[in-house]
Amino acid sequence: MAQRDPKSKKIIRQQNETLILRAAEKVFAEAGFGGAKMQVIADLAGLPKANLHYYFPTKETLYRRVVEEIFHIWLDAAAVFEASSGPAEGIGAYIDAKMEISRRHPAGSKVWAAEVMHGAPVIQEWLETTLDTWTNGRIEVIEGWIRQGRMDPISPRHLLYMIWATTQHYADFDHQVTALNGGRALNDAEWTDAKAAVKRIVLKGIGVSSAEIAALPDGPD
Amino acid sequence: MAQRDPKSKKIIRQQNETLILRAAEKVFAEAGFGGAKMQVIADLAGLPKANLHYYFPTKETLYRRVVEEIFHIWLDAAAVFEASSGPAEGIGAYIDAKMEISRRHPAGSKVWAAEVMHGAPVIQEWLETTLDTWTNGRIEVIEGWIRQGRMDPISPRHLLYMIWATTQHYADFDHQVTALNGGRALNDAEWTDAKAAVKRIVLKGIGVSSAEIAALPDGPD
DNA sequence: GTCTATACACTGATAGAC
DNA sequence: GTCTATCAGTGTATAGAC
Repeated sequence: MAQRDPKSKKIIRQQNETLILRAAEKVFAEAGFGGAKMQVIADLAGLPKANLHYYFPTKETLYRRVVEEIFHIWLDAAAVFEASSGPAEGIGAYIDAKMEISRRHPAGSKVWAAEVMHGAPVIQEWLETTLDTWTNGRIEVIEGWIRQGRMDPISPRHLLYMIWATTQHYADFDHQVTALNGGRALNDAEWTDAKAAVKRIVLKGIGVSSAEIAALPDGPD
Repeated sequence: MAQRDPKSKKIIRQQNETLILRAAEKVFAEAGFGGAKMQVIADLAGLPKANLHYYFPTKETLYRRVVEEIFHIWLDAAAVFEASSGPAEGIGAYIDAKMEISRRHPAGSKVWAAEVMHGAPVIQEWLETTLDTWTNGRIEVIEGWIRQGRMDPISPRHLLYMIWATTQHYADFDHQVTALNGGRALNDAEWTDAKAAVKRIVLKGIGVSSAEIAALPDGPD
């Protein structure tokens, strides 16, 4: 069929790519790269399997695109750290942002985790460049707060690892969290409790005063 | 060949099963269940592929045995919680034990993580029974400490999640930790630093006094 | 741009000699 | 108990009609 609108092909491509990427993210998260089958992704996207190969030449191409998307979501959340005035606000907002990602994009978090666990075949370079640079920058910020006496002299690096690990646990291990919650996924109130508990333990653990912790907003719901 | 020693067959079986299980744990951790190939496990174990099927009928049988072993290691570590006299000692020893598992059995931790991330097809029942019972028991212990005023009234459940997540991060994300450590795996001193940092933040975060934290031993090296 | 039919490679599992 | 050869099933990727 002739296309009257010159943009329609591009629109179709974009829509279908989005459909495929969403389905792929879910299937890669649930089955891993090796366990994921193109047929299952196609079925979930509602497209014939051959169309996947039309938009993404190989399974690996598709996987790389999924991982790239997750990395950008992760970088966006990291931005809240910048605009902060101190440890209570900066680290509190960062924990909120990461918890929110775990809640909204659990599949993406799992794909990232599996990628790292399997030796980071795709993201190795990002780890060594973008993530390393970002981490060292944040370590300097935290060291500044320590020098100013606004928090205890703890290891900024291990603090960051603790925040990453704990916030991502609610996504990567959501099945376990659900099982230990009587088989029900966390509801709104339970998510709020989780965020508050994590923030309280971390902020108090690094020496932020109780008054500053109590003054924090609850974060996005 | 006739066996002079009636036990030799059993010994051979046990030796080969151990060889295969060690190789399988590593390969499952690096590639996931779907990505793991019996041929690769056989090569790593130094045995022909057909022998794997002689000792373990199917790939899934082998996988289940690997997961079972990890679960038992996990349960052993949990025992340190029992013998404790209070939060500083109990939680401190538990963190040390979990960190030590991450250091000694990173592959096992990864297999467990991947299993949970993929919806726990094999361990679903353990999550609902053994782990749920253990968790609720530990929550009661922690609630007792809170009632006695020995720590802050934080959520015991989220505290446990934080400990699990953080300690296992050093195993599951060891590749990322290494990349952010200049490409070198953590050495002895860095592991000691990591343990100390995690214990300090967590124990202070839940309201254990500085004096009690300072009085803790360094844990096993 | 869509979709059916199919080629080609790979892998889990087995048969059967030793 | 060990190992080579092989089968059967599955999965990625492509060819080619529409």
